[in-house]
Amino acid sequence: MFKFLFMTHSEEDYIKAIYHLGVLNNSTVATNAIAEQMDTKPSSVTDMIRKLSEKGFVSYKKYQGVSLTELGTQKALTIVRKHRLWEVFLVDKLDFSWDEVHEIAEQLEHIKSEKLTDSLDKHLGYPKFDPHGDPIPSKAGVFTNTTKKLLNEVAINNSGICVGVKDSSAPFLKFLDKHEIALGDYITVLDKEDFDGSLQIKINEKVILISHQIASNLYVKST
Amino acid sequence: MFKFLFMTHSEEDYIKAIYHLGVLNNSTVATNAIAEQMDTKPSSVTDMIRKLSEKGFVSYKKYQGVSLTELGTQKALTIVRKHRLWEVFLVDKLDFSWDEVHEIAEQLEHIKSEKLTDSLDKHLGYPKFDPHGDPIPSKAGVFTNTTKKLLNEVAINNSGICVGVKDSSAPFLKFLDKHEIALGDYITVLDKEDFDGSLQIKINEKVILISHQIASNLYVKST
DNA sequence: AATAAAATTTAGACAAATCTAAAAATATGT
DNA sequence: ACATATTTTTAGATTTGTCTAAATTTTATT
Repeated sequence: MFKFLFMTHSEEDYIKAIYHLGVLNNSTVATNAIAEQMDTKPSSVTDMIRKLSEKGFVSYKKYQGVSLTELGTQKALTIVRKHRLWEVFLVDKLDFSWDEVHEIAEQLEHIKSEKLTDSLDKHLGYPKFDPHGDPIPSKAGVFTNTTKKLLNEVAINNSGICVGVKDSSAPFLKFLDKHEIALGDYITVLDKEDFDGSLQIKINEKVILISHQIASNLYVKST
Repeated sequence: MFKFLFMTHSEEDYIKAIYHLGVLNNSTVATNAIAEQMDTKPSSVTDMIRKLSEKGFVSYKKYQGVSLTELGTQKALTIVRKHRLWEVFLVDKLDFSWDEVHEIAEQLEHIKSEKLTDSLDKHLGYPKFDPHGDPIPSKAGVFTNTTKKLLNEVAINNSGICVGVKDSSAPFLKFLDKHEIALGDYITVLDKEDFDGSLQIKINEKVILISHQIASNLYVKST
């Protein structure tokens, strides 16, 4: 009843994939969906699902799809937590750009040390969002359930906190830098032009005009 | 000639073990020695050695022991570099104590990203020694060849930089904290007592008396 | 509802990394 | 130097995670 908590690299990858697919559909997850997500074969998925089921991470009935148990969900959240904390570390402390961090975080998320995760969390100032604007689960597995929207979807006179980008290309990130638009900034939409869809926004006590294309690549968290 | 550079977790562990054993003896390394170091069976070692030999990381003749090739040495140095940089990170940035970091660094040393390693190095201020006083190879594989000594072996009127501890128990580390003896401090031995082996030292512009037991657990780098 | 299509599982194989037990080579002691 | 002990390798088995191909179950179509 104890060392069953140990998971291999591969098991963790499956749990994470099932978690992400399950959150989207909010239902049981199909074998083929997992296979596609993980770039592997359905038969391999079946094998692994059986193993995870025996260990109590997923509940599973043949041909009926799979879903995470309480234990599995908890495990998935700690992996997601680690992944996103490492992404913040790479961007905030090591000056990586937002689009370079995913692959490295895929490796770092498997490092096993609760103390390391918690120390990192503290070191980073207990961030609530990763560089892509996705919420970071707390140690207890709780996370802010954002209604993440694109800035162009925000109604006039409404506000949001900048939590991420859709396009993470270098030119776009450079644009944001230049205009001092950063993660965590509080943005209010003041006006929208019918003509070209451009937006007048207030950010950092300044009023600026941004194009529709910019607005449709910036994620904000509704408050 | 290209993707042969990819190494598995396990291959890296073997290369590192062979490196450490080889540096000590400065000769070929015995199969049994590797098995003991890695807590595995000699037959497993033979299997892995053949594989590493085929990939060009070690040179090997049956029954004659093994040694690292140029490529293998280079690979070993990057692993050692990563291990020690992560140890510095854990101690300097995340406030781990010197005795807690090894196990976690064993995991972190396998993270594959040259950019990550180099950014970390920069972030830490290009440290030359890890928290145990062992030298950190540069990106090019060069490292300071210290003549690490215990403080009690330093002659009167000679100096050294504190680079590590032999005993890393909590009480000892606490003692060092309390007396403000830290990594990187410049220490001069002013006098030694014949009677009990205690030392009079100058550290941080202060003169203090420390026991033989303390002095024989502090490593300094001769300059 | 019967049949075709799609999804899923099973059966059997394979590579990686390990083990045990036995065989072969090397080293040691008197 | 010869017998014995030690070290190292080989042979064959095991586990984990994967695959292909075939069989089975579920879903969709007419």
